[in-house]
Amino acid sequence: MGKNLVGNHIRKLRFNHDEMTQQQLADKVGVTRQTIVALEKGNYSPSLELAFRIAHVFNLPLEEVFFYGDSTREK
Amino acid sequence: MGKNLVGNHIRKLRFNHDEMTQQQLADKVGVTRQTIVALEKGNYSPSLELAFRIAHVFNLPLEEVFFYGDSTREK
DNA sequence: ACTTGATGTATAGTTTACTTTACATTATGT
DNA sequence: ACATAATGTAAAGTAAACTATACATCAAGT
Repeated sequence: MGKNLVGNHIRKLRFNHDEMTQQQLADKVGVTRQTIVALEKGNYSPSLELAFRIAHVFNLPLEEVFFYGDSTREK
Repeated sequence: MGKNLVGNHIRKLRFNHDEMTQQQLADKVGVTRQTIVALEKGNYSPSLELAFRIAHVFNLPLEEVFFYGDSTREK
C-alpha cells in the first residue's frame, strides 16, 4: 500500500473558492474527476506538476494547499 | 514524450550545500541515484512527496527548489 | 414524479515515476 | 600504473499516478 504522506486542503478550498465542483477543478487543471476524488480522499499524492497547477487555480503557494507529514496533520 | 514542465535547482544546491554527491542526496531522500540523475537532467518531475523531501534536505521551501514553467526558466 | 448535477465508489487499463543492473568516463590519490 | 569515487548513460522491470467507464446515491429544481 505504501502510505501517502502528503495531505491537502483541496476540498476545503473548492468550497471557499466559488463553490467549485470536482469536475470544474478537474477541467481547470487538466485531469479527470477521478483524480480529484482520489486526491481529496488522500489515496495518493499528485505529481508535482499537478500540485503546481492546483495551487495556481486557488491562487495559493503550493505549500498552502499541500503539506508534508501525516495525513491527519493540519496547518 | 509529454514534456516535463517542472524545473529544479537540485544540481546547483548539491554543490552549495556541502558539495553533496548524487548518491548522498539519493540516500537522504530515500531514492536511488538514478532518480536524482533523471531529475537533474529534467527527464521527469518528482512525485510531490519526493519534492518535499528534497526541499527539506536543503532547508528550503519547495518552491525555491522546484519551479513550474518552462525548464529554461530560472528564478 | 421526473430529470439533472454533484458526489461516492469500484475496477481494468495506460502512462510516468522510480528501481535495478550494468558498464563507461573522468578525476584524485597512492 | 592501479584503485577508488563521482558522474554519465542506457534499458528492462516494478510501482504509483492518472484515465476511462460505469453505476449508484442524494439533493434541488421543475
